[in-house]
Amino acid sequence: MHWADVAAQSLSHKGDKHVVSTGITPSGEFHIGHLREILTGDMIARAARDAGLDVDFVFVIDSADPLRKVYDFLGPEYEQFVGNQLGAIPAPKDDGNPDWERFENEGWTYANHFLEPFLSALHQIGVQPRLVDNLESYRKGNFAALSKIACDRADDIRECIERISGRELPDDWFPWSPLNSKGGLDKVRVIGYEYPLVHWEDEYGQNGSSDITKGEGKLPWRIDWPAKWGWIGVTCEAFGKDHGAAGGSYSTGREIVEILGHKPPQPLVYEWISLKGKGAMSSSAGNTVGPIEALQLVPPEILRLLIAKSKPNKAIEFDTGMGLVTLADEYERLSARDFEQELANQELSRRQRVQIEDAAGAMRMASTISGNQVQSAAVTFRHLALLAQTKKSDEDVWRSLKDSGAVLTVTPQLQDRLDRMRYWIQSSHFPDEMRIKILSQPSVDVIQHFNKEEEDILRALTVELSNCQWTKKDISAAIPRSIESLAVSHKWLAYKVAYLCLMGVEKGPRLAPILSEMNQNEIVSLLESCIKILDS
RNA sequence: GGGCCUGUAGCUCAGUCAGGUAGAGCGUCGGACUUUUAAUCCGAUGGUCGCGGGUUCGAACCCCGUCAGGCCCGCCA
Repeated sequence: MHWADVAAQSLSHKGDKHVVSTGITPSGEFHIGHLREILTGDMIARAARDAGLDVDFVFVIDSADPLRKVYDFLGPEYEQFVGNQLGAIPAPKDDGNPDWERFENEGWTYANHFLEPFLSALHQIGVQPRLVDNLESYRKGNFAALSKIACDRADDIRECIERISGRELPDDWFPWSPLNSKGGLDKVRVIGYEYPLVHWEDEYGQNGSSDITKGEGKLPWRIDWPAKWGWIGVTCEAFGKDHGAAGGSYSTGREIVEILGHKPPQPLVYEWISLKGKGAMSSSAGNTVGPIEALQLVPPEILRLLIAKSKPNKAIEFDTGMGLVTLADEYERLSARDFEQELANQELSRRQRVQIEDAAGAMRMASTISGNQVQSAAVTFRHLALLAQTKKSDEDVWRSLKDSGAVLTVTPQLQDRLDRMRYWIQSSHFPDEMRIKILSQPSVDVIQHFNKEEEDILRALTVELSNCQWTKKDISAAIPRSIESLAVSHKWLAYKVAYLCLMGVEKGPRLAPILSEMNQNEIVSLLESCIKILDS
């Protein structure tokens, strides 16, 4: 059974109505690591709906969290906002400085700025969560009742956090962080509490009172999270392994939520995604691939498959090079299979059955539209990469595919895939080994090892190519013609010789279309240089 | 110091919760086919399940220990 179905089955034992929640702090550029958070939740929600449960899928935007520091991509003006809430400060412009104009005129915040492109990526990927803005929720009073319990039972919560996390809280710790006189959550100390007011004094010499029912502050993270579970009614949440460790925020949260009078949600801990060869995603280290960029390379179904096929506790290495080819080709293979038919076979061992079920489940989760049969593009990534490199116009690509019978009509999906392929080829992610290159100089090492037979073929080939019309059709006829008058052992040797001389490898893509795009004189003179090497 | 996760074929992993002949895909090798020669099809190859003990008729799976890698116990998906 697919992991999402396992989670759904477990939920079904607990009731028919569920709220599956996810949450991200919009502190900077989103990356595909964040996609795992959302997609893991989305897949559980889909599986639960497929199992007949009533599911509300929620994405909490943690806009009430403070700006922790002036990140590298921010200008020095952001110093004044450190400690202030992300949903209450202006967004950075391209130069890293705050965009006051949009902030004042449209209320365009830091949180909006980073969230918007992510939401558009989610739309493409087929994820449609109900959005909950955390800062707005505080302001509307959604946290009011639970904040009161937390403040009333400050000692119980303190005991819980100290016991489970093993960390000692300062004497003036209080389960409510008030906003100071400059709108920040730091540099402030709680000096008293009388519901609904938390009294404070800050390092600027000011003091005041924060109304916990009006969002004039927030609950500290370890209480904020369980309070969200409480008022939203979360019954299931997937979260990163950082929260999942013993002593981490889930282990304190599950007890704190009971103090607040609610049940903890069913957890699912997932591993992180790293960029192949570059370690964990980190915005500050600059080694990120954003969801938008990832979508320029791969179609959304394939991105979904990446998450769906790996069990959550497996770390994923996102490889934008050859790994992408393998992944995409795997998708094509899977989409061509008939899982129902395979499962009808009674002879299957338990192990084989599990494997087929998991593959079927992964494909069910990969579709951007729940319940839709995933569609095969009928063309592998490899083949398309080849065509996209050798054909200048899209029309030529389609003609080739139609001629070969691989494709009957050009669907929007195919066009879409070709567009992404062309983008990928131009990007730095495109792997060298996929790149078609005609040598500029002959590969001396290779040519020197030619035997007599290969040498003869080379001479004949050179003559044929220099005499033929420089069109695809004539070139493709010319290559096999070069061996006609020779008693060669294998007819494919003509191609082997051509590949070795022109590309330095034994096998390659169809030569004629590539050569026809090149200059005849250059190709012929390359072959002549090869002959010179043999003559010398 | 305390804790979590991972370790199975060259690679990516399933199988561990419910112990019962060691599994897939990719790769590799071989063959077929071909003016679709990075394609396609067929076949083969491949593992002391990290290591050591224990429980059991029987252990990749349960228990104890151990090694290695990653992570958490301020913040982070």
